[in-house]
Amino acid sequence: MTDRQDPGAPALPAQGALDELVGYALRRAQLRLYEDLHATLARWQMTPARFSALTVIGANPGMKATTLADVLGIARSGVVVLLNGLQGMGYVTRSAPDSDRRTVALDLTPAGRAALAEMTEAMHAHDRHVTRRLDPLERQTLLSLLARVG
Amino acid sequence: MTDRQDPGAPALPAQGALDELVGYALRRAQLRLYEDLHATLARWQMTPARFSALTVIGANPGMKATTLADVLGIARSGVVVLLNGLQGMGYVTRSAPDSDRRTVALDLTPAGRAALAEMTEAMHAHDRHVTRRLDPLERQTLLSLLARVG
DNA sequence: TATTGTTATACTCTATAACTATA
DNA sequence: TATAGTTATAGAGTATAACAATA
Repeated sequence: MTDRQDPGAPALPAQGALDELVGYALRRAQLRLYEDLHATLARWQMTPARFSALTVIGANPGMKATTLADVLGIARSGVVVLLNGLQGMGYVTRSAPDSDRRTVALDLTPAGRAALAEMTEAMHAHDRHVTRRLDPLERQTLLSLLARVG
Repeated sequence: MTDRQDPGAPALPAQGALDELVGYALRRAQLRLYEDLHATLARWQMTPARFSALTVIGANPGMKATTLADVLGIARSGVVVLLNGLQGMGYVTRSAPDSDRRTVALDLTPAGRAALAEMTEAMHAHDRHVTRRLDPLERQTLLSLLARVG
């Protein structure tokens, strides 16, 4: 039973088997989040990737750039771009440890720590907003189910 | 309590407040899916976007390109690229309806229908694979929770 | 020799704007 | 005038490969 479009009533077209796929549901949910996510971080001229990098560095003081690349799941060259931005904003420092002068030790500046604290609070508010139609138990269930996907 | 790295045991670094965010859990789950998704569609030289387009056209015979752009959430110029690929593979036809010769009516070829049927089955197998650690009820719960995010 | 960070480069995806043909 | 499809172009994001410094 294939429905033709009704030109008078532009209803949402059928999406076939897509609606049954978890992968598609994930993508659609993420697309719906994105606008609010960007608006939340725009105040600090941050992108999701920059915020993730800043958070991971904050939680792992002195970490290497290569480790950061592994955690974020991106190439080392991509980390350089992120770090250039974060360092340019005065949020991150790179230093060369005596133990291995090939590496850079990454740390937050006081300004970086302060900004991260503000952003984290804003991100939690953002997260509460986009999950406002879920009660606390449902939200927790969603997190634990997502952790078992893949 | 901030943990320093132990060079001997390269444990997964802490990810700070990221783990509590639904948006981050979504992104990580999607990244884990991607490898299997790409491998599944590679057999037909398809990308996720191409598969989505093919599915939507299959469910809405004769639909316009602009409507497809709206459903997929991309620009019209992006649809042209997708359609060029799908038409070049012999899966989709573009025709100019007499009712409005500015538009193109999109339809699947017999080859397109056959390929879509195979791909849809492979995609369902892929979906079952990536959700193999969820029982049927949990999988359904995940879908309905995702639909309420954003 | 191998690894780290870096640079240069290219590729993918997508958006914006201008163009054409129809309405 | 306004709209549909197309084209050209540019931007963001990310990857690969080559390089210098260090191990």
